[in-house]
Amino acid sequence: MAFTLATWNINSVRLREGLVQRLMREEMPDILCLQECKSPVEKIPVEGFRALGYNWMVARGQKGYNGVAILSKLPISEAGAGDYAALGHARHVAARLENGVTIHNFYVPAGGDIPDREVNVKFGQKLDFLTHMRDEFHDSRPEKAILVGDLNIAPREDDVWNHKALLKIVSHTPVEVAQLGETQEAGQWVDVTRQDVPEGRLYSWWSYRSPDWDAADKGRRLDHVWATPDISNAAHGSRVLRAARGWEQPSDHAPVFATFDL
Amino acid sequence: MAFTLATWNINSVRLREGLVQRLMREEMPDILCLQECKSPVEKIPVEGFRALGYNWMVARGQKGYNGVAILSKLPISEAGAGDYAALGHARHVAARLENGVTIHNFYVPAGGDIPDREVNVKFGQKLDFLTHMRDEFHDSRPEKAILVGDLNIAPREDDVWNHKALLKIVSHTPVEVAQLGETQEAGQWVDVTRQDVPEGRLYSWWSYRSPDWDAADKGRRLDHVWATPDISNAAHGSRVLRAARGWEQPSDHAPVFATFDL
DNA sequence: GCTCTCGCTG
DNA sequence: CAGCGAGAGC
Repeated sequence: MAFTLATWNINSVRLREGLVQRLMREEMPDILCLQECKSPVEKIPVEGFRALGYNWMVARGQKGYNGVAILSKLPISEAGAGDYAALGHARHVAARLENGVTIHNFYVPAGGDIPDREVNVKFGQKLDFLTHMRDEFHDSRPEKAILVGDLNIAPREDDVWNHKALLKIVSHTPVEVAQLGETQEAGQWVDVTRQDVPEGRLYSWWSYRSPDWDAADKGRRLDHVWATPDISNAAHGSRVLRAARGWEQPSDHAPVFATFDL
Repeated sequence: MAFTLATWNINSVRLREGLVQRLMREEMPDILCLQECKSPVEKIPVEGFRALGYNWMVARGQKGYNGVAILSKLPISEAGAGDYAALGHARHVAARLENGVTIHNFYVPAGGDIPDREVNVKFGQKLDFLTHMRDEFHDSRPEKAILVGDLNIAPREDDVWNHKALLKIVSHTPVEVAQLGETQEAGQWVDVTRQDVPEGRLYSWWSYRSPDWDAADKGRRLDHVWATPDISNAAHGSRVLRAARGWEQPSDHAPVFATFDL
């Protein structure tokens, strides 16, 4: 059994219903994990997704912020949702496939502008969120699991357009990178994207504020696909659909793909 | 010399730049008077209008509210702008054609919900605005002049879908109708639209709130073309471009046309 | 219902 | 630069 999975910060699923459908039609991932749906669950436009064969959805929603959803052509069942860092935000949901694989879909807080928890509560919440994730993985020792989402951290030097310039920019500070590393270690998560694309610059996000995003290419790899060691070797075909960043009225994130042969 | 003139409450000239261009392309009025541009003058997208032959504009603008503009294929010059009822709003602008005809473009205040100046200041402002207009016309005795705009009053029984039901609704109350009548009399203004279409229901506005506006047809004639007696007999061909109310993402008003043979 | 402003978030 | 919410205005 093989399936392809995509993760995409959609920045409003209602505004970009058409783009989600385009991705479904053109790329046909078996499972599509969305973040920043910015919608209550009942207002997610599932009709059109159903019509394209995505008959299953598990989601957590919120009025104007956050929101995560897992849309699937394969049968999935609810596998819980955590309130990480007790923020009361819709930033995590999990689903289980019939083969027993669990999929975690995360939207880690962005963390504000100043990388100092003393003066910027949001930065503290981001770190706390990651700590909470770490502790949970340490306790539960996940197996046959995939973790995807907008983790809002670009850990490697070649995950950003300019390593030195971004060392003090939230998403690439050493504190965050270390914290993400601990979280990854606690669950023994394998970075599937970098397993497949071990070398070279790779980004999944380009700011709306950069006018010529494609030429300037000031990107960051904020969106990730991880897997537990028992299934990580089944992963292949990782890629970023950079073209989606250039679609009409796009999200500032591009979808990240991986395929699993299980 | 003959020219066709249109008046249209556009409800944001920037959002509906495309619709204005469509009207210009398909109907080619020589002069197009807009209301509710909701834009500072410098942010009105004149480029595209120029490209379609509308090389002249006189306008008064404001940030998010009101705003009036006269776009013209014929040379026009500024002919002043009044601050009626001293509201500090951009609700009037005038232009002069080379043949000496003056065009007044008005956007009369809507007047709020309750038709009682004691409890609703906006209603008082609407009446004051009309009084100010009346007094000015009385003093200046306009000649060779055309007055158009969204006057926010439907004076006749057949200017509304249900006369009795609307007697207590702002835009059709006897107080407003009388006030508009006085204003019209003071300038000896001839209602050119009703000179051409003396009988039958005629509307230029349909609420956004009415879902099936076309079938329900709960309209009102709020937009007017008036002329002074010295040129009113040159007017003909009055019509409402009802179809524009059905265009993609429309204004709630339809353009009103008249042609003058001078 | 649909527009705008403004403040918040990313 | 782009999304949402709230509130005003029509």
